[in-house]
Amino acid sequence: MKKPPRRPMTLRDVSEASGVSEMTVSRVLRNKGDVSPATRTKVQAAAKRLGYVPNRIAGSLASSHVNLVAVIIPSLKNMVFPEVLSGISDALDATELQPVFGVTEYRPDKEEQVLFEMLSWRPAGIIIAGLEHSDPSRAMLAQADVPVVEIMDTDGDPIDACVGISHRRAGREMAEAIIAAGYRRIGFMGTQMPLDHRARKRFEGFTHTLARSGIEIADRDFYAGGSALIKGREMTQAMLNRHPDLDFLYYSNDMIGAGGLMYLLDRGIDIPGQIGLAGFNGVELLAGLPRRLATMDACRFEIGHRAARIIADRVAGREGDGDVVQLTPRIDFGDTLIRG
Amino acid sequence: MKKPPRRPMTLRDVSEASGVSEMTVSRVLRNKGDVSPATRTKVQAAAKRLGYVPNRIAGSLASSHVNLVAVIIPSLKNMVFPEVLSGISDALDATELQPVFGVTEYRPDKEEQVLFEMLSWRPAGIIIAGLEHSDPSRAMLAQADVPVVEIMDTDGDPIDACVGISHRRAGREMAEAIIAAGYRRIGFMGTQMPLDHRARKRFEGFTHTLARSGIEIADRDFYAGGSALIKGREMTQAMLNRHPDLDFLYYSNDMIGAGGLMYLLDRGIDIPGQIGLAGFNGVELLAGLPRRLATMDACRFEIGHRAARIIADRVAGREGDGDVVQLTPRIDFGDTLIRG
DNA sequence: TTGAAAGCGCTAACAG
DNA sequence: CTGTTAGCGCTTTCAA
Repeated sequence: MKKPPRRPMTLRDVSEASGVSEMTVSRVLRNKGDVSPATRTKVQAAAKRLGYVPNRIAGSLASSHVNLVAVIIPSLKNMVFPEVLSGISDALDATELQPVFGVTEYRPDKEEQVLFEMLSWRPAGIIIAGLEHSDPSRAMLAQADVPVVEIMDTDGDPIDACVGISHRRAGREMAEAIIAAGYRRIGFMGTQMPLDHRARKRFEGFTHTLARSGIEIADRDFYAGGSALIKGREMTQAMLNRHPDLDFLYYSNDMIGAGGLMYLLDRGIDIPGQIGLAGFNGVELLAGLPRRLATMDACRFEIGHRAARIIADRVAGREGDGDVVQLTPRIDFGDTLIRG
Repeated sequence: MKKPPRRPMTLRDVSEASGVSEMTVSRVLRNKGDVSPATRTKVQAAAKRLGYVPNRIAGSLASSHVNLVAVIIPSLKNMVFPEVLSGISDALDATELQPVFGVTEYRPDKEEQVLFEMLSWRPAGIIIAGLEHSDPSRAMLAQADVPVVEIMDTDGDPIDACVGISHRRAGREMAEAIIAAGYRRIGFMGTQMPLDHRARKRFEGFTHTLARSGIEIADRDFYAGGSALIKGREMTQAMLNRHPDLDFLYYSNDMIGAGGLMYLLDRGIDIPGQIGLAGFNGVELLAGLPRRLATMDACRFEIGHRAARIIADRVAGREGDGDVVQLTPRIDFGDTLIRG
């Protein structure tokens, strides 16, 4: 079975097969301009019979229009991002646009590299996670001269458009709720990620707000790698060993929160009577645990959806609903935050 | 603040800014051909100063080389696929290649559409989930004349290369393990997805193997939508109401399995004494539950990694390790399958 | 080591 | 409604 080196098919082949000029074939295939039903049918038949697939590289070069939207996210391992991608993919489904994804692993240098790579395809728009970028990255984004939507976070200065939540405020509101519920000796657990600015902002919002009520975090701990559920268990155990008097544990994500929850339930500790708990993200996945962990939805799907819509609107020449969209997540108290 | 409609920058701008011919600028920027250190430096400085980003659309058209790898998967909502993507992304990081993702929602018509769309960018390779495709899709894949790697599943006839596991065998081995452990009255729960061929194959392998031992599934149930953990609880409860005498429950994924596990623990049922349990996928996420659910790893990351490597090898002219890679997952007995 | 010419496959713009 | 003419911005090829 030998592969005869086929010459890739071009418009010209369809043109010859159908006896219609290349230009008209092109019009039929793009549904553009007026073509008589007869020629249209002839061309479509020929294209289908040959299995012709247009070459968008040539098309985009000629028209200087590209239907790609560059999407740059830190990671695929954190469930958060696939959900954002889902929202983007969903919103773009109604358009001609197609998402292209790049992953930075939370590293600014890799972000630059991925961004450069993507810009070289001259995408019609860019969706990028976070507001913190290196100077070269910011320069590239500004130069690109296409819609740029920074997502997830609204605490900072967007280059162009922005869709997200305020993580500082998320931290603040959780702190307020915890104080209001009467807890005072509070521990914090999170991931060890100096470059996760959003987690950092939540933590800052949280501690600042506690401070204003004269409360200081009693203990904190950070982890890296491994199963979050197990880490949640282990860290919770360790922290309670150090500070048996804690009455509240705030986790920077729902998975470690769930681990902590399971540990406390195993130990027969009264939740939320003796110890209250809260996580972050509103991980739908976890509905179904013995207790519903208090949490705050990060609006992942909607963020993706709105961001994609902004791009689509701009590309279509519409002005969209505005350039900075701050979503306001609300606390889901679940069963672990209000004593009662 | 007005945006002066900037003309996009081209090689010519760098050429003029550096006083070097376009051709030589191109050579420097691609590290191709011999260029004197002096000119090289001059050109690089000019490119950097201007913030020049090459236009790969033009480049690819001229060279007919594209560094894109098309990746087509059914969904982003099922954690399985982001993990595969991670593997792909990771393997391609070492190369010039860049993944482009498309999502089919398990719909053959959408698969065709996404495939057509991607092929129109003339990717250097294609990674696509599953071995079942519509005739038009198969035709496009065959015509494309680039490496095609079908992933996840090895039960069928690959068009070209293939990396995955045998889901039929996975079902069979689980059935054998369950029988060997002495269980006899077995219930099955899964997702309602006529188009998820892999789940179907596992189910078939499972039931056929039981049948050979003279055992028939005592009950089965399928769900769609909603939180898997909750569904697992609910379906388990309902099934045990219908058949209180069941001694084993096989779940088509770990999430509903975990829901079932939690339900049984709540009810104080002896696991695996009275009832044994098993899921599928080896979801790392769940390590940390009160019991380790028996499961079977689907090798998601490795599948992505190997598939990407096959493409990379072929693109580089290397022949790679062979064209059909069948990984062999093993049962992880956890705490819920062997009575003891 | 450098440069000039000739396309890559398609579409915008303009004629007919 | 259909066809012709020029490129799009780069790289291949060949000559200097």
